[in-house]
Amino acid sequence: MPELPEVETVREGLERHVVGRTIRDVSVLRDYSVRRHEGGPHDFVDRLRGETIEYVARRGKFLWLGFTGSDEALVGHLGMSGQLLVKDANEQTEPHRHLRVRMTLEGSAHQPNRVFLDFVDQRTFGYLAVSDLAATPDEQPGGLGTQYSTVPDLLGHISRDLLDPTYGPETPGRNLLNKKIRSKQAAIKRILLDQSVVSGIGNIYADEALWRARIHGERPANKLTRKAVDELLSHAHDVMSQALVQGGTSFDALYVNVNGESGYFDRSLNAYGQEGHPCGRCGTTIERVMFMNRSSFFCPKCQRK
DNA sequence: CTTCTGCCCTGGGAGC
DNA sequence: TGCTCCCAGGGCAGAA
Repeated sequence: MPELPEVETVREGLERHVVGRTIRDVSVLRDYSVRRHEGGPHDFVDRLRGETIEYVARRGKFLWLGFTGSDEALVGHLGMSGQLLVKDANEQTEPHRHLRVRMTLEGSAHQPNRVFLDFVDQRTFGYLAVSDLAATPDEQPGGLGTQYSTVPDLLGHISRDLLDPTYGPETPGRNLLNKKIRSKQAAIKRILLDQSVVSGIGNIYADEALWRARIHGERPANKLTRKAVDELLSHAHDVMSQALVQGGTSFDALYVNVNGESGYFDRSLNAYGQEGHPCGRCGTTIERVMFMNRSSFFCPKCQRK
């Protein structure tokens, strides 16, 4: 279950291992894994061949590779089981059972060995696609005005995430985000999960942030105070950056494993998955309820409706 | 416009 | 032992 911290770890790893390399060949082993690519699998391959990777970017849980002298990018979303694995092309190893797309990358001046960049995805919720890069205005109430960001069309509607400096503490962006959240009457957890409001928060981190802020996820967003929302966003930021620190070592040896093995999940979760366990603050038994067709975990004493 | 439901997919685990 | 069913998850289409 790669969430924002795991995706950032993957981004950093890719930055180290694939920037400067040129894509020599691409094979799509399962068409469904490129379903979001408009031109189909064949066009997907054609567009990638010969491109040189210049940078690796991330917004929320989306990754993309930018190419030298190109206005297209390779977008990746890991879904819930996706992995991007870099391995030496000279090593004769059995391809992973759930290999969906394999890219062969030429060596660079700095790293002469040829490598495979493998997209492995058991449950196939993830995908790869080539998408046009475009400058899109930031959508905020009252506008961040002239602020534009260059992102692939495919994620033009996805807002910035809390690790983005634009949403840093006590910035205009953070204030506008706070106001936007409090303008909605939907349940606060639903708003946290809405990627067009703020991206990168999934079910786990939503529950953790709400627990830390002592807010019940079903409270209407417009009933919360500015201070409460501010604290909630700070907690969401903190819980994700702490997970990033703990999970940040998994890209060693040209290998990424993002299958929920950041080490963070076992030790540090206070709410998510803790049904029946005592609340770490007050000892009350953590409860589980279904909300938005998903499990929600919370302390009934600390987090009141 | 906002809000909400159902669906995409696979394999591990529970229950029979 | 083998079968069926449920569950996890993010994001999107389409309906209300």
